[in-house]
Amino acid sequence: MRKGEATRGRIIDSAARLAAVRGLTAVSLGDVAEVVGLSKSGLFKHFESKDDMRMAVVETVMERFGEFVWKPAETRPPGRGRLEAVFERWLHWCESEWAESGCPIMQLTIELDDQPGPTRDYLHKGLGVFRGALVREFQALRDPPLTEAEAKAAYFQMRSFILGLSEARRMMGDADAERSARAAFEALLDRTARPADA
Amino acid sequence: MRKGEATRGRIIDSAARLAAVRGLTAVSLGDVAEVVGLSKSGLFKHFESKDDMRMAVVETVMERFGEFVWKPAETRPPGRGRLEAVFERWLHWCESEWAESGCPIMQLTIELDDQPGPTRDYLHKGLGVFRGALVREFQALRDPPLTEAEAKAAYFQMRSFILGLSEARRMMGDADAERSARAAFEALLDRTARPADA
DNA sequence: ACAGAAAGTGAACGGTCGTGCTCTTTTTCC
DNA sequence: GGAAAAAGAGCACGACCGTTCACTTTCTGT
Repeated sequence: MRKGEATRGRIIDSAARLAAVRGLTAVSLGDVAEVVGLSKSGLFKHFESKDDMRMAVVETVMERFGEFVWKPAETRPPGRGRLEAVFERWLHWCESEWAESGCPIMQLTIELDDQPGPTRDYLHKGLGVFRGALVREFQALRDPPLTEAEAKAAYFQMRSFILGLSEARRMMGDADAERSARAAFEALLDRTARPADA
Repeated sequence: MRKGEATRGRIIDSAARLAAVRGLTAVSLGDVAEVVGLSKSGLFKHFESKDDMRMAVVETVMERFGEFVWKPAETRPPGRGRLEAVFERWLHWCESEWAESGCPIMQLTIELDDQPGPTRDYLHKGLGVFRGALVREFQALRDPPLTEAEAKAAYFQMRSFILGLSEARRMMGDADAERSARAAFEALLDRTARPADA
């Protein structure tokens, strides 16, 4: 039962990389089979249907996102340093780990946001947990802690800069985008950590 | 030759709405034909191929974006009021005009950003022109005008907030997102218009 | 080492895809 | 109002889609 798991992993990995480029729906079993070096029918020893495979891709991507972006920052003490670490890893996730295709979560979000179903639900839940954790980090950033609404607004901006970076780099080819994103985030931290004013 | 143009318009419109939901690649000619009330082969009297139709969709969407978002603001005098008008129309474009599907340009951008070809080129060009216009608006916002780099950074944030709003509303179901986006944009204008500090 | 399970193949299925073809209906122009 | 052109219908095609099934090969536990 060992070999199977390894193959299953390779299938998911290939499918995820294809999905990050063309979208999950546009990935055919034939394409995946070819990339991974299997026959189409061989895939069905690892997934009971294409929907099943799609779900596995979404789950795996979300899992890896947590490992890659959140986990390394978790070791740091809460506060500005931890938020900066998350942002830095997040940039790295989008710009290096998925350099050829762009962040698959972004692709999946746009693809699934208006298509109800278990995959959308899973994505929604995962993003919600991540957002919740970051909102708490933002709250703890200031001595009289930020209200939840303030922290949510800060997360909104943080997330926006990541999205903006992807478009600027991938579609517009803007080489300065990473600098812009980093600067915008640092300025956000500055004015969020500052105690009194709006 | 009149009837044909009207039908062509209806085809493009239906195709665009379907594409905003599922993505342009995932729209089949059969689907479009059914929605518009034509036979599949009838479509070929208006487009020489599916690629041709895809291109027409992209062109039309970009054209309408200009009419809807930029044109109403153009009548205003340059300055903060015009930028606010653009932002407001942009929100309206995303949240009302394409309420059921989300902004098609966002969908197209994510779908095409790593798929070279004429459609991507067209999208790239259109977005570039729009960005250029807004960058100039930002430059004129302050009395000693902003450097181009500063203005680009400001546009980067403006665009980011629009992207962030879409994800927050459509995927996360965040009802406060529109308020967050507006507040973030106003704060951006405040600190951009202010003369001296970084 | 050998039995049984797991992993993988190849052919075939019904369905849908984009596209060409011929043919009929409708519109447009003088 | 009638001829030419445009708009559209219907059918058939080859290719590919996801899935099934019977079969062979490879691995794994004892």
